[in-house]
Amino acid sequence: MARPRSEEARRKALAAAADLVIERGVGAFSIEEVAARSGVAKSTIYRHWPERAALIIDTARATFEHVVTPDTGSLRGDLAAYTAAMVRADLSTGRSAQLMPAIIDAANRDPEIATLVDRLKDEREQPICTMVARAQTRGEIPADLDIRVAVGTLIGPIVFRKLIQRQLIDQPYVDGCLDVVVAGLHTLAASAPTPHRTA
Amino acid sequence: MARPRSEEARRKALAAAADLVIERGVGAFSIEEVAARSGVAKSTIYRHWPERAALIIDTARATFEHVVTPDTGSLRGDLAAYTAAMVRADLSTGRSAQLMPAIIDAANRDPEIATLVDRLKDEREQPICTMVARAQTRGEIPADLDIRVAVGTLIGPIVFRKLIQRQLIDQPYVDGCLDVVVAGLHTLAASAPTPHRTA
Amino acid sequence: MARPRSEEARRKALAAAADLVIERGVGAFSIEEVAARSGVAKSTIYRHWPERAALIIDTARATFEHVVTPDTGSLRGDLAAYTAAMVRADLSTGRSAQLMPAIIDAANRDPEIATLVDRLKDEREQPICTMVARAQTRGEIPADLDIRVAVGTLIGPIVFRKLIQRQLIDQPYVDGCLDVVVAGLHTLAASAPTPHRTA
Amino acid sequence: MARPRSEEARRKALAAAADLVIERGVGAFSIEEVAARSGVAKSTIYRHWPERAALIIDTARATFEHVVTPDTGSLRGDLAAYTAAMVRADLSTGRSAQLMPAIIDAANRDPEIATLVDRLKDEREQPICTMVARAQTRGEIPADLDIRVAVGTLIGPIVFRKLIQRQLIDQPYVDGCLDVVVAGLHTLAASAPTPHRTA
DNA sequence: TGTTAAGCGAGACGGTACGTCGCGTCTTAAT
DNA sequence: ATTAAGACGCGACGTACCGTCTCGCTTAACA
Repeated sequence: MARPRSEEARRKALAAAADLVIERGVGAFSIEEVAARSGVAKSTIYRHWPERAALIIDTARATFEHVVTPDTGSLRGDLAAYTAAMVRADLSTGRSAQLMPAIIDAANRDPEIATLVDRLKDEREQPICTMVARAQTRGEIPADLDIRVAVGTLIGPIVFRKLIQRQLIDQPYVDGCLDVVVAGLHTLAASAPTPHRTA
Repeated sequence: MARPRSEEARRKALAAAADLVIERGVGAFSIEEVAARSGVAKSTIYRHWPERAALIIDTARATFEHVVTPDTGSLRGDLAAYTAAMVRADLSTGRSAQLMPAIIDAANRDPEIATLVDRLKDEREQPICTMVARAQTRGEIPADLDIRVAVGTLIGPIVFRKLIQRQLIDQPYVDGCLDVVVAGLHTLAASAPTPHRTA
Repeated sequence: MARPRSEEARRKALAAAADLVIERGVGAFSIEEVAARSGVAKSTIYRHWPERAALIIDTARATFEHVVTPDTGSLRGDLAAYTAAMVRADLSTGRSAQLMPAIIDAANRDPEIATLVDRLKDEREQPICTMVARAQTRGEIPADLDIRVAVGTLIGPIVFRKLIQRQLIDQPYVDGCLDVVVAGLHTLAASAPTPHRTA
Repeated sequence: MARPRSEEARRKALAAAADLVIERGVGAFSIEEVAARSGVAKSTIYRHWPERAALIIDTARATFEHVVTPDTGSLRGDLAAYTAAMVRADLSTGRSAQLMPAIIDAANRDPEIATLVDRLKDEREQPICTMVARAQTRGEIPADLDIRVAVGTLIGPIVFRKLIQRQLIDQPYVDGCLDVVVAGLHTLAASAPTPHRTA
C-alpha cells in the first residue's frame, strides 16, 4: 500500500559504495561517505541495509555474479577455464581481495552476516562441485573423494595466495597448482579404482 | 637517564588484548577496552604500539610463536606433524582465524602494516620451505618446483578452509588434502625426474 | 465525488495526542507517535494540521473550552468562582501546564503559531476583562485602571505559580493572592475616586 | 591526575550558545550548531553538558547572574529598583523570555533538569524574599503573610506578561502592578496589625 | 645520592562515523 | 478525493573510539 522501495536509490548507493571501495579501500568505507557521494540520504541507506556490513556484502556480491561453469570434457580443462575466469573477472581486479577480509571479519562477529557470507561462498563454490562430479562420473578422480577436499585443494591455493598472502596471481602459479592437484587426483583415482572403472 | 619502557605494561596489554579477542571477538577489540581491562593507560598503549592495528598484529603474532619444523624423513610425515601442530596450536583455537581477516584488512590499506603482516606470513611459511627443500634433496618432489606452488598447495587448502570458509578443520580433511597434494608431487617427481634422481 | 475530510480522523488524532501528553509528557509528543496510537496515517494528520505545533495547540485548546464568566455581584466573588473553575478544569490537571511551555516555545519562533497562541490567550483572558469592567461599573475599582494591570495582577500570580514555578495551586495560595490584589484595587478605588463615584 | 576540563572550551561553547539563541531562537538551538560556531568539538560539549537541555540552562543562568537586592528603606522603593534591574538586565533582552519556556518544557519531562531549574528559580526569587522579610520587620506588610503569595503577587504579573503573554514590559505596566500589590499589602497590614505594630 | 628526564595513569581534546529518531513531503494502492 | 502505509531527503541526536595532548606522580639511570 505504501510506496515501494526506490530501486534507483538502491542502485545509486551500491554504485557509490563500489566506487568508494575501489578508490579508497574498505577502510575508508563509510555509510556517510556513500550517502554523500550517491545523493541518497543516510536514512534511506539504513532503510535498505540494516548496517554497514550488509552494504559491504551486497557490494561484494556483484563481484561473483559472472562465475562460469565450463564443460570442456576434462577436469584439467574445466579447471583451467574456471580459474582463468575467476582470475580475470574477480580476484585480478583487486576488488574482492579487498572486500573479502572485511566481510569475513564482519561475519566473524555477526551471525547474520555470517549467513549471508555462507550463501556467497556457496554460490562461488557450486561450479567446482559440478566439475568435480562430472570428473567423478568420467572416472577421472576417485568417486569417494571428499568434496570438501576437492574444493579445498582446487580453490584453496589460489584464494590463499590472493587473499591471505595478498600476492598477484599469475598463470604459472595457477598452472603449477593445478598440475600438482590434478596429478594427485588422477593418481589416487588409478590406485584406488572407482566402482565405475572396476566395472 | 630516563626510565625504560615497562615490560609489564606491554605484557598486560597484550594479555588483555588476547583475552578480549577470545571473549568477544575482533569486533569488540578497541584500544579503550584493552586499556580498561589491562589497567594500562591508553597513552601507554600508544607509546608501545603506534596504532590499533599494530597491537592486533602483535596479539596475533603470539599465535604463531610455537610453529615447529618437524623432520621425520618423509614429506608426508613432516607435513602431517606440521599441520597437526598448526591445527592444534593456532587455527583450532579460533584466535588467529578471527584476527587474520582484520589484520589483512588493515594491511590492505596501510603499507606499514602490510610490512608487518608480510613478516608474520614469512615466519609461518618458513617451515614449509624448509620441509620442501629437504624433500627436494631427497628427490621426493621435483627439484624445480616453484616454491610458491609448494606453499600454496600445502597450506592453501587448510588456511582457505579456516579463514575463508570459516569451517572447523578436522583430521580427515587435512589428511585428504595432504593425500592429494603429496600424491601429486610424487607423481610429478616421477614423471619429470629431477637432476638429482637422474644422476 | 470526493470524500469529505474525516471528522473521525480528527477526533481520534486529538484524543491520541491528549493521551500521549498526559501519559508521557510533551517531550514524548511526536506526530509519528500520535499516528501510531490513533491509527490515523501521518499524512492525514498533516492534512488536518500543517505542523506539529498546530496539533499541540489544538490539543491544548480543549483545556480552555469550559472557561466560565461568573457574575456574583462582587469582584471578589467573581474572581473566586473564576479561579476555582480555572484551577479545577485546567491547571490542576497538569495538562496545560505541560503544554503551554511547549506552545510558547513554538510561538517564540514561528509567527503563525504566535497568532494562534494569541487567540488562545485572548479566549482565556476575556472573562477577566468582563469581570473587571463590571467591577468598574460598580465603582469597586478605579475606572481608569489599565486593563493589562488588572489581568496581570489577577491571573499572573496563579499562572506564574503553575507554569513557571511548576508548583501545585492550592486554595490558600489563590485566596491569599486575591486578598492582596482585591484589597489593593479597592484601596486605589477609594483613594483615587472614579468619575462614577465622584458623580 | 588527568588534564582539567578546559575552561576555555566551556566559555566558548556558552558564548556561541548564547549568540545562537539570540540570533535564531531556542528552536534553532542545536549542539551541532554550537559546536560548529564555537570551534569546540561536539564530544567536548557532551563532556561538559550531558545533554542539550543542560547547556540551554547554563546559557540561561548567565541571565540571572546580576540580580540585585536593593535596600531603599521601603518596600515600594525596593521593588521599583528590583524590577527595574530585572527588566533592564534580563527580560528586556528577550533572551530569558525565549529560553525559559524551552527550559521549563525540558524540566517537565526530565526530573534532573527540573532540579536545575528549581535552583535557578530560587536564585531569582531570593531577593524578593529578602525584601519582603525586611518589609515585615518594618511592619509595612503583614508578618504572617505567606511568602509564596508575596512572591507570586510581586513577580507573577511581570513574569506572566513577559513569558506567557509574550508582551513587552513597560514602566507604566510595572508601576501599575506594584501600585496595586503594594497598596493591597499595606491595607492588609493595617487591618490585621502585626505584632510589631501593636507593640 | 640526589636530579631529572622519561614513563606512567588518567582523562580531556578535536575528530569521524555510528545507528536512531523525528520532521515534513512524497508516492502508491485501496476505498 | 481521501485515506493508510510507508519511503524519501534532511538534520540533529547522543554514543563510541580514534589518535593526540596535557597533567601530576613515580622511578630508574646519570651526574
